[in-house]
Amino acid sequence: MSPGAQEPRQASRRITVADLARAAGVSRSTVSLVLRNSPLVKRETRHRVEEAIERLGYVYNRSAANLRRQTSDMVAMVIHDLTNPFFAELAVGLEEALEAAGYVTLMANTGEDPERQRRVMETMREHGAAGFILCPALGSETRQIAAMTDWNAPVIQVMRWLPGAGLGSVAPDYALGARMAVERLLTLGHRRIAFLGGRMETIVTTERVRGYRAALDAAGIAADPALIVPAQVNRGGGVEAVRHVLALDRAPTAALCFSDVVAFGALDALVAAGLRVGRDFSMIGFDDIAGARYTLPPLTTVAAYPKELGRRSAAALLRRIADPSEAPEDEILAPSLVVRGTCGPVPTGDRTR
Amino acid sequence: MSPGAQEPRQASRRITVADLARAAGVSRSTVSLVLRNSPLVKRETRHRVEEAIERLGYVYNRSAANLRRQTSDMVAMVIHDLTNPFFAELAVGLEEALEAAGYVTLMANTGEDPERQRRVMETMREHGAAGFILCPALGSETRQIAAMTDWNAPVIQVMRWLPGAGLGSVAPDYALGARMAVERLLTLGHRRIAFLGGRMETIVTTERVRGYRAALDAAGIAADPALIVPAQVNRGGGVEAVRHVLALDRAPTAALCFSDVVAFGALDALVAAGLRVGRDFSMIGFDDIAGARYTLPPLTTVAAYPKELGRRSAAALLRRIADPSEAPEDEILAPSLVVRGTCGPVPTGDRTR
DNA sequence: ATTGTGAATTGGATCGATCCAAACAAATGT
DNA sequence: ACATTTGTTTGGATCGATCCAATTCACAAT
Repeated sequence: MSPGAQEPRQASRRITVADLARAAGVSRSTVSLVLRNSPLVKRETRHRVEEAIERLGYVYNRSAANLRRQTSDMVAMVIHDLTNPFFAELAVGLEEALEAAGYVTLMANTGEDPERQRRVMETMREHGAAGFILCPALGSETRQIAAMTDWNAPVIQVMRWLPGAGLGSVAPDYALGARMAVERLLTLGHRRIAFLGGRMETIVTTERVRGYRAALDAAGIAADPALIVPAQVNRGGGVEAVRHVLALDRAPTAALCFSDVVAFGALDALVAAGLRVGRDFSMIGFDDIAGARYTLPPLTTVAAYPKELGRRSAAALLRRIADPSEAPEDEILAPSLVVRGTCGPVPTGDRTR
Repeated sequence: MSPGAQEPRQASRRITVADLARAAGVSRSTVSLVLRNSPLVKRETRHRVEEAIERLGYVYNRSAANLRRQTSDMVAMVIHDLTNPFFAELAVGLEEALEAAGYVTLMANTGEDPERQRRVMETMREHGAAGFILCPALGSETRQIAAMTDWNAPVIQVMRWLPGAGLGSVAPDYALGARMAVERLLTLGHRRIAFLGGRMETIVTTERVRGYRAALDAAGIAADPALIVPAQVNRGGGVEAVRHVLALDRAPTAALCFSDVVAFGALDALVAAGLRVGRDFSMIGFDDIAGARYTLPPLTTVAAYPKELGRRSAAALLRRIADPSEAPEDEILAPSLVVRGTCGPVPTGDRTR
């Protein structure tokens, strides 16, 4: 404390293991052993150290420890749109699992910008992230992503993936989910079934459309290209898509929506058009986000279990962190159809429409 | 490389400044200067070092640098429910601002669990977070939160705050927003106006109700306690609350909803009850989340600008990190009323209802 | 040739915790 | 009494980058 020093709040030097050692009358090594509660230290010594920790208000420095131990307890989560409720739920499940495993989560939202994605991942790498969970932004270059294989930190892709990047991924079986949904509609007698929303440049969309097509094929029905209407993946997209198909010469009697959020908009538009959903028109969503059970009528949808996906990807990443020699795997989760109130048999007299 | 060693992937030792120094034929100090692009190094030397960086595939170690410099470029964001679209947008704005300022974001979702909140904040502190953005979980103890004032890392509360914690906060003027909304409804001739959703144990709810009351008071109308119906803050809560008020002897002709999400549910329930929203019943939401403009009719709502709130809280935190001696401030953002399609004059003959 | 000046570079100590081999202490066996 | 074992504790080196005071270099001025 030099005279004349006038810090408004004394910048009291950080307490370190050395301080604890001095206070407890032991060596730094012993303090370190206590901090990692090693069974080696004598009970009484441990108490003395713990008392000092308490008394001096010591705060452990994980960065310093990680530096020395050549380890890291940080995991990076790079998502392209956290605003999407599906990803928000996924993020929550992910973070929960990571926290339970003793990791802390570095988070970044890329807003679908590959350059920003590159930048934040580089920064996180410099911070020593032990691994990455990545939902790649549209337009990510396969080459750049593939280069991460020798970052010596594993990368797991969620939901979206770059084919041939050789990185490992966790995602629902989109095609199967779509197929299950369409089969349900077929069983109910529907023949003109639309696919609403999505962007054809995303693998998520093309996969869902593939499943949709497969179901129709299997039933011997030729898919009508006019009934596949891509649209923005939000409520507005759903509204638009419904308006579009209702104006067609031969309008569909049912639809599979790209996602629940699209379905919300679609629902609004159908109601606004005077149709009773579940009777005059059947509809199925995709994702089963939290809000899906609360629409009127409650939304029938393909459950993709976002929270579970988050947990699974955390588990997959932790496995690869534990044993980096293991080959990357693609984990595909089976979705399931959650039947609620938006589907019903084809309205009679509507078969021809 | 001892014989018999059989790592599947050579664990190639990390490249350090020392390696770069050797490769470029300069000292570690010079390399360090290049890394922080100091103007001191000669142009030609810099090139030599940069070439080595490129050639060896060097990765900067921020943790080591931060350890030595006694600084940190990580900020902690602790949110109670990221699943709530409002917070998701806030989080995105926040992270964006932090990234732009050169910080990386540590994220944790507490799921409204004070114990988990305490735990993750402690961990983040051990990681050396330079500051905290906290939306406190319900049931957080003021004492424990207030203790963070001498964590020597500033804490800014967002959206919710613990009165008297002395920590500084950023939040919209909830009371003003509610008041503006109710005044609008009053202007349209409504006299029986409900408040739907929210939980009375949160300050956010009590503040909104306060504004609601203030508007009625100012108009000389006694607030009817039966018209204030707390409910869960999700779509289901909105549905329930509407069903409840519609069943009252003297049902309201208009409502202010706790949030847009509640309003979505309320909208569904009103439509299901055969009411034309904007004509038979007027409704205003709160928040103006992304989905609000897409309902049918589009939702009139009080805009709270979640993304902007995120940016502001980032700015406030960075200010306090830069100068910790400054006293904590409470920043209150003025909301604004976004008029869309869910409000209209009282239906004639309905004044008595 | 010598000195002076600013520009450029450097070695060693340091941040805080951990590793490691070695030392010390206590308890047991012969 | 001494050797052996088991249980505790320890000093010094280390992780990777930066700070600091000191040194070296380049070049002009004397």
